[in-house]
Amino acid sequence: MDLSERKLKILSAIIGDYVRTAEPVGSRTLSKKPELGYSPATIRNEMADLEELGYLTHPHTSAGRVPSDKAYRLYVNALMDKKELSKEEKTLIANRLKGSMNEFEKTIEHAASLLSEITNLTSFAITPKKNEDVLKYINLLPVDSETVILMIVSESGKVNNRAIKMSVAYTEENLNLLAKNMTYNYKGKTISQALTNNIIANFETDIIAMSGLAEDLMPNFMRTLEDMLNVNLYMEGLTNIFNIPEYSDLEKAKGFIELLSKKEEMTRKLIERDDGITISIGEENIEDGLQDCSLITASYAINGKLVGKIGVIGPTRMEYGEVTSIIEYLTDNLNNAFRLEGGGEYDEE
Amino acid sequence: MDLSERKLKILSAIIGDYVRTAEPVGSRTLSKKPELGYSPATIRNEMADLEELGYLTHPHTSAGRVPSDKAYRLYVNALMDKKELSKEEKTLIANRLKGSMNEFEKTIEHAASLLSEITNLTSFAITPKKNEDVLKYINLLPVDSETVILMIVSESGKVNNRAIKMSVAYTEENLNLLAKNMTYNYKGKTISQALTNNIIANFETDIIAMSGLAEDLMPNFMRTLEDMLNVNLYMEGLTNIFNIPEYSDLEKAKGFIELLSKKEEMTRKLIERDDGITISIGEENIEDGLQDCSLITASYAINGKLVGKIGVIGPTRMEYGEVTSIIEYLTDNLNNAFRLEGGGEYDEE
DNA sequence: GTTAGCACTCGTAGATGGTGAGTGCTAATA
DNA sequence: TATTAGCACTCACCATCTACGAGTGCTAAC
Repeated sequence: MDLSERKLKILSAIIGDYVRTAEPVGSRTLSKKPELGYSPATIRNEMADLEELGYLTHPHTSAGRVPSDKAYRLYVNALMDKKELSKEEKTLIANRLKGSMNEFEKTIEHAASLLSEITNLTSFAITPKKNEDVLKYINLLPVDSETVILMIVSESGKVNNRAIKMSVAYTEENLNLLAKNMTYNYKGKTISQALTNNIIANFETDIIAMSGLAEDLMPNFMRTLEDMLNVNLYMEGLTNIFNIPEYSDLEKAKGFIELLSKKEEMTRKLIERDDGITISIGEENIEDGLQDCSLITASYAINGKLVGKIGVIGPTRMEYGEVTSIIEYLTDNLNNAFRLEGGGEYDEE
Repeated sequence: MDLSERKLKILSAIIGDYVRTAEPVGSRTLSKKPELGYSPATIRNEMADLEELGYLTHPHTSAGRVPSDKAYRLYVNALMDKKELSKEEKTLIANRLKGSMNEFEKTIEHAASLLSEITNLTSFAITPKKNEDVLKYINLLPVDSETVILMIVSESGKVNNRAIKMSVAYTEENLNLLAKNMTYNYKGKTISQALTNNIIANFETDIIAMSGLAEDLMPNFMRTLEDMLNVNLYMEGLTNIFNIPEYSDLEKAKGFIELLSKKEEMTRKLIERDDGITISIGEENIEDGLQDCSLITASYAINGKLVGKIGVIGPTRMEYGEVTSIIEYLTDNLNNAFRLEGGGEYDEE
């Protein structure tokens, strides 16, 4: 059921036009294009065929044609050419990212903001889920007679700490011993291993000599590990939605913004997406309210692992080729930056 | 130029009605209220007077009256009675806050979310500006041969750290010495003192023996101090705006959301506001786009100092009495919780 | 001082009709 | 056989109009 060359050309032209104008495109408009030297009638026949095959729809009898999700999918898979970015765009991206490169979270936030600015869409990014991250170093530092700081450093350079109010007395030597002991036990374990494999429970019995200390510490240790697993969501350019004709209806704009404001759901949705560049179009999104939207996401890596995601969300009518190219270039930049030659230089906020 | 008892009663009734319905209120509606046993004509006369005095306006000839900013101001200053919260509301607030009490930032975020939920308005909160916070303890920890963690603990219990890639070799003793030295120099200084008073510059010369080390460290030290000063902004219930008739116009909703999305500006605006409960109505807000809005903010304290702010923003037509009571009760709760008996148990994220 | 009565105002909602972009179908053409 | 011209038809959109009703201001009576 392959489409003829001419049908593909027409479909492509319709998509191109509709993406630009957001108006249903008619046969007359198309026949004026130099690359389509057919009369309106001929084009109408072809369009009728394309509609029968499910690639076009018809808002009402006397309106032009609108591409369906199926058409966009075909376009993305076969027709679209990824646009090479211009020198200016490339240097813009590179320069804008450079400024904030030494703080990981800031860089990601910045990248999302840049992405929404260039594409005029709503962008988002999530930091990596760190359950593959490996513990490297644990320390306990006395602050005053009743406060101790628990510090956990991971292989990826992330540092977490927590000030703990102790209920039992301690000495600096005790703390040191305990910290060494913990480092010995947990070093090389991933965070999720540390949390799930009951090492913690076993550990407590090991050092029965200072179980009071451990009892104060362990719940805090676990909570800090849980914190380290947490994924942060950044979202930028939410109000770009207001410039898109599809959302000039208040109800739709409201729905969109309400949907995107649900941080937990959005985070989950993004985590679940495949790695690499992924495009999901309209009805392919099963979530309520996302049926009119397309998402383009890509994953970025830190030192080849620990994959986070960045992407955009917009109406199905979007510049797939251009946006994809931009995201691709952006993640390339991020990947290079996060290749940890200056490794571990990310700091806590 | 005092208003007569009757005028006040009528004005109060108009405000009450308008706040509920968002519709201009007419003389007939008012005369039906049992507490206002006058004929529509009488009330019309009084309303005409009130309009002349600037308390009411007239969207068009054949519409009812709408309270002006001046009317709301009078209402807030003199007429409004703060509503005592019901037992249910009080326990709701107390319980909902309790859950997250041991992490400072989370608590604030949670409080903002709770506030927007109860008031059906958009809420926000900022964490305290910490320039009054006093440094307590500085430490340098070796992680591996080229990475060192700089850790700064403040009196208020905040812990910040940063992993630093060193360009010169170091020994553990050197680090210890330097850390002790730094603690000795900075302990008791506020963050802003440490940043501004050139202690840092002087300090560098003091320990000329290991100036290479210090050169690597000091820029990071300053950046971390700057981070510590930073104020976080939380915003919740942005989409509540869509349920407010005043913003059923797309342009207005867009303007509102765009305005609130500017984090830096909002933060600045909030920082500048007076402490205690502050109500600013309509035109009293000089910022562009805030002229149709009212803000109610309150400050909360940590251990009596380090004041952050929390509040709501909504149309000038809002339930000033009720919202004020809620905010008051909420900040009371926060103040108690932050009285640092379990002090310093806030952790970094 | 208060109220009833009445003419007047003006926003809102619904009905009407013209316009134009676009279609589908048929018959003529290359 | 594929393409095109011609034509009747459809339908969203816009502007105009009208009726309605809530509310006012003013005047005169109570």
